[in-house]
Amino acid sequence: MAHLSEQEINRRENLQKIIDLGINPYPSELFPVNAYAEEIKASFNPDAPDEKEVIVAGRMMSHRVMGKASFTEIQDASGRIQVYVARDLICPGEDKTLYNEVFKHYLDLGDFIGVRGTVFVTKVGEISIRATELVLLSKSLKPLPVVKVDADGVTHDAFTDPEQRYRRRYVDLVVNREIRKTFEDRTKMYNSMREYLNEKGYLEVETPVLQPLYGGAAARPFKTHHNTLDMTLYLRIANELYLKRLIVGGIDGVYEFSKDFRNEGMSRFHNPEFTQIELYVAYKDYEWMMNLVEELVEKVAIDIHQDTKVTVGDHVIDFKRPWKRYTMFEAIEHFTGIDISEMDEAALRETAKKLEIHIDGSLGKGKIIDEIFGEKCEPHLIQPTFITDYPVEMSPLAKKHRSKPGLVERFEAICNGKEICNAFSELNDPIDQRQRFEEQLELGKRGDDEAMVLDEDFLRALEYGMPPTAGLGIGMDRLAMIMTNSNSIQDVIFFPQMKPEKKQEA
RNA sequence: GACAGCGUAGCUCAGCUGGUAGAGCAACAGUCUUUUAAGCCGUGGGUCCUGGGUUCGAGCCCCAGCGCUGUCACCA
Repeated sequence: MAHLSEQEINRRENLQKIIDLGINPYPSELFPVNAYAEEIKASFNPDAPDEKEVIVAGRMMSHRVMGKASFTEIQDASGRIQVYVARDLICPGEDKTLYNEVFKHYLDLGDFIGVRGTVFVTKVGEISIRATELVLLSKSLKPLPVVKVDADGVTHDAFTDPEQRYRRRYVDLVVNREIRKTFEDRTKMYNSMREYLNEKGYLEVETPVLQPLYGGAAARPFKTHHNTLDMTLYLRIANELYLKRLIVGGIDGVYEFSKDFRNEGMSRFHNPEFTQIELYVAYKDYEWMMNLVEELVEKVAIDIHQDTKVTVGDHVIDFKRPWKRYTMFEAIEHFTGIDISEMDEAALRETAKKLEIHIDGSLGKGKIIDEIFGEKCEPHLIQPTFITDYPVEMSPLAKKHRSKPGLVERFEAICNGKEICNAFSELNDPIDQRQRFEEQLELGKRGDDEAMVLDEDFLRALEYGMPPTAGLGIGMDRLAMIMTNSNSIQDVIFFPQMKPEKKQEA
């Protein structure tokens, strides 16, 4: 039996008293809600008060008793509205128990109540409901954090402990109402993208989360075991290789919002499970895909903010097309003054050293270039910028560049110092693809534990033939952070991964 | 993983050079039929993160641990 606080004991006693009065604290039947707080306030005309009858329901969030009359505030999905509860209105007969005992003493903040009443304005000018009927819909046994906002709009006693807010998101949502907007905007982002992609006729699909081989990205996987088949399965780190199989199958435009899982460090930019959208379109190339990304992300910004400009931290980011475009070598030269385009691995290692960038011995040429870029360029790219033409070594699934040897047709969009998408002209030459996988195996042997594994079935699919295809991945959490001005990935995920809660004393 | 900071009532926090805890809100009792951080009056509520140590005495000092936060590292 968990230790109960004084207030929890109190609430349980109140619950018993309610039951003793013959009132069901958790009634089954529906409550015929027909109005919401914000809508009532918005539609009220102070010049022609019509005393309209409404039925509302929600949590009781404040309780001001003044003898035979009281004010209480109900919080519903839309917001809050004040309710005027006068004893003789909710207890028209001789029996005043409902007001004197139940309402005044046995109801607690956080209880769900239902109210029928008429809309009016108080002396002080607050649009309120004059209750004629009040019922308990669900009793709350744990006290919510009490947050109050005074007349000057100053918040008192905010519920601020980040740990508690993430662990008890349900409480956070009740008490810190403004976070709801972040999650609504996140959903708007998904809807906006779906609308755009569906309108183009692309098919939203689902592919396996449990995979016998993990592929499509460079990352360490989560490993699990299937009992009946007695085999190791991995949680997907990307869905690229499956979506390409669908392109092989003749579905010319496919996309999937996928939860991916990477068994790596956690930070304000990394959650072990996160969401990407991946999109593949046949007969297109990466140039075409850049235009799509600009159009898509600009639309998302407009759908959420009614503007291409979005405030993020200290910056105003403008997603208006067209975005700046640099090749990776141009970007490195721009920010360091060094032209690395002709360098071999040894020279690159030397350059990294000169730039004071730590390079692990196991890293190949591509990873070294990526390190230099990540260190010296990426953080400075605030406005949305395309970086194109990556070294072939770091892009084993991308097609070799049509005119620049050693490079692939790949781009990333960088925004607010972070990558928000990654795309290429997809490699569809099965012989080249096999070689690239074999190079990855070599990197793996050198100690790169994120090197890709070889997927024979995927190669078999390519051997049947895949049309030229452009592919794209967008990190939905990262984009959501930007679109909602959130500083941490935990703020755009309802239930971010946490260490297990310390077991409470039984 | 490294470094720094934090952990005191349901919530937000105070607590001096060590003398076994305080405030506001919340709760409880009373009062009040238009209040809004309602008011007035009174009351209760704490394993001061955990475990050791120093000391006559530890919320405070020391050691270890746990948890969280931040920065860095890791991380397409």
